[in-house]
This record gives sequence, structure tokens and C-alpha cells, in this order.
Amino acid sequence: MVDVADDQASGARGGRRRSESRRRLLAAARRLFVERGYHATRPQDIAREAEVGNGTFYLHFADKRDIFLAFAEEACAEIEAAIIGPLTGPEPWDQRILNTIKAALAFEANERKVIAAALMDISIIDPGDEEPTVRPRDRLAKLTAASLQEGIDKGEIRADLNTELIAHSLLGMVEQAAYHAERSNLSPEEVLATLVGFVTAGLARR
Amino acid sequence: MVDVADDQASGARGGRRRSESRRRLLAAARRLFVERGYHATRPQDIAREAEVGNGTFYLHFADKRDIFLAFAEEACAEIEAAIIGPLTGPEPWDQRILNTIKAALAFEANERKVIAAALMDISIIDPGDEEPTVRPRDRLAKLTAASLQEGIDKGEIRADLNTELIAHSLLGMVEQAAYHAERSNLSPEEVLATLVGFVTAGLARR
DNA sequence: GGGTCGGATTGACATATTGTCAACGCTGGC
DNA sequence: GCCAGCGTTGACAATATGTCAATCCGACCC
Repeated sequence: MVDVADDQASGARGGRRRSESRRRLLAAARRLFVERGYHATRPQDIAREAEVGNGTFYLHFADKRDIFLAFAEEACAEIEAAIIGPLTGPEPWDQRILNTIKAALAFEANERKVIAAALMDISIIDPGDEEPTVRPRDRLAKLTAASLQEGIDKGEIRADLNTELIAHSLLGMVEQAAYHAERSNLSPEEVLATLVGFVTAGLARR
Repeated sequence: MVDVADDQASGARGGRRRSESRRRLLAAARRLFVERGYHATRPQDIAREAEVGNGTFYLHFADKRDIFLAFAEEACAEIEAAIIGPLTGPEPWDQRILNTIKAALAFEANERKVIAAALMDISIIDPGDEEPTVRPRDRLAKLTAASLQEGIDKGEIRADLNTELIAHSLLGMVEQAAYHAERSNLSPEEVLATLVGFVTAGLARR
């Protein structure tokens, strides 16, 4: 991202105008990426859809990959918002798992493409400069891992698994399951039952 | 893919030359996509790397997305080749799971980017024309599901799960686990132990 | 209100990429 | 050797990308 600073930070001097443009661009990009895909979306299409001049695009983003990264970041923040409650709630661990998977599936039902973007391996589009910065997705995994660790500490979840590794695995799992469920028109109940059944059995202390 | 027909099919008349060009292009594309990413790879870079004229690129592929799709397909076939043995072997189910995950991880260790491409949601790059054709990845899932079904039929695996859904989930899981393992330098032993421990517990008949 | 200032926006344009096609090259058959 | 015909080529037309000098806008001050 090229933008000078955070939305508010760039002084009151036209800063509102600036962040409004950025917001419009990002929203437009999201619509177009989802509808037409990365390949067929041109920076100028995005500017037109956002109803800003086309030079404006480049004031906010370096190029198409840059705005795509921003889109992925945004998408990830949305999933995070959708599952943070269930994930960190006061319920027993198996109930938390169920609630979280349920929330994730409900969210993905509407915005599957958005989620696919959030969770995809960005390095396919852009390898970045060597060892990349943390992906947005890593934040999600960290949150999940912390929730698992809590279960371990309470003696509810088996302790012989690497929590971060499992957290990443679970993300991949839910993503793919949601994809398959949508394409095969599985009922949400069946999907939820299968995933929760599998995961709770996999994690439960013996 | 735009190519007229299968490699051999286009008569002996220069057909060998033709399929050689295609092969070189695909190999070049693979190197460049992995090294530079989709965004920064130009069709002409691919042609140059393949040491063919740049018009030749368009005789074999319609555009960049097309060759990317072919690359993903190829990658998927390779994973399939790597795991088909362990997956369908004569061992008991838990041993098959272990062998398969082991084979998948070993493969991914070398070619992680290739795998990420194979398993990613292609529709982000190119939504295709409405309801898309089966993704290469679906073949892998079908194979895995069949192997699970075999375990169920023998009464080794619990029967209350949707096998295809679990198969897709497992693919997502292994993909993400491999990604995380590489980035965090986890030992292969630890990764294997965690994944196998989790999966076998999740699937075992109670 | 009116003036001034500074960041934000704009779109025409220079640069770069993509895709086409008329001409040419190879190879196998006769 | 010559022809037939697919395959290849690279120059070039069509498109897309990214820059920047000119302009706009709104906040602030008098």
C-alpha cells in the first residue's frame, strides 16, 4: 500500500476527502475482483467504478497487486470480526468450536470469494521481497491457537498437538469445506455436523 | 486452454514440434509464476524464458490466465501422482493416512508454491463462465473420499461423516499446515505427528 | 465574505504490455 | 528436389499502465 498514512492521520486538511477516495476505490475493487476476477480487472475499471479520476487510483495504491493485497487484508479483518466473539467466548471448548465454525460458515455463505481472497496464498500473485511480512491470515491463526491453548490449559483439549499448526490447519479446513459445501449444495446442518464431529473428536482429550 | 487438441492428436505433421513448444512454455511459466508471481509475469517473459517467439505463446494459450490454469492443472496432477500410492495402498486405514500425509508433506516441501497454485481457488484469478468446470483439485478430493469410504466399509472409520466434505477439508488442512510448517521451520516429524494424531483421532470409530 | 495555502484530484499523455497476422521455416511424403 | 501444410516468428496495431503539470477544494485566518 502506498497510502501516506492512516486515514485520520493525514491531518484534517482534506484528509477526509482522501480517505473517502480510498474507501471508494477499495469497495469498487472488491466488487470487481469478486465479479470478474483478478485477471480481468483493470486499475482504470476500478477507478471508473469508484467514480474517481484514474490518476487518483495511483495516489492510493501502487498498482493492481497493491489494491488486491489491501482487499485481502480487509477481508481478513471481516472474518476476524465475525468469529472473534464465538472463538473467545466463555463457553466450554467444544461449544466454542461449534459456535466458531457456525459463524465462519454463515459468513462464508455470503462472501465466499471474499474469504477465498483473504485466505489464499498471496505469494502466488506477488511473492513480495523475500521473507514476507506476516499475512493477514496469520493473525486469525494466532487467535485460534490462543483459544486452543486455553482449552489445553483447562485440561479439555489434548496437549500433544502444536496449537499453531492445528490452528492453520483448521482455517484451511473450514475454507475448503465451505467451498465444497457451496458447490455441492450441502445443507449447512450437515456441514456443521461433519466438521464439528471431526474436529471435536480430533482434539478431545482421551 | 486454446490448444487445438491433445499433444499427439494433431497429426505427425510437425505435431512433435508443436507439443515441444507447449511443453517449454508451460515449464517456463511454472518457473516464472513461482519466482515472480502472477502479477509480475508477462506473457512475453514466458515466451523468452521458453526460448520461443512471442507469437508462439498465443498459439498455445489464449492469455496469461489460460497458461496459469494449465499450470495449476499440471501441479494438481503431480500431487495426485505423489499420493495415489499411499492413499490406495493395502495398509490399514491409519497407516494409509500416515503414509499419505507424509508423502504430501514431502512433496510440498520442495514445491510449495506449485502446490499452492494447484489448490488455490482459481476463481479469484478468473471466475470463468458461471458454474465452472470441475477444478483439478476436485479429482484429488474424490480420490481421498474413496479411500475414506473404504475405511468406513471396513468398519474402521466412523460412518457419520460426509466423506467428500472431509476429503476437501483434509486437503485444505494439509495445504495450510505445510505452509505454516515451512514458514515457521517446524520439524517434519512434529508436523507429521500433529496432523496424523489429529486426523486419526477425528476419524476413528469410537 | 474573501484570500491564501496545501493537500487531493484530474485527465491528457508517455511508456509499456498484449495480442494479431502476413511472411517465413521445417519436415515428411513423393 | 520439390511441394504441402502445420508451426513459428517478430513487427506492429490495439490496449493498458503509470506520471505529472494544471486545477480544484475546503480549512483556516483576517
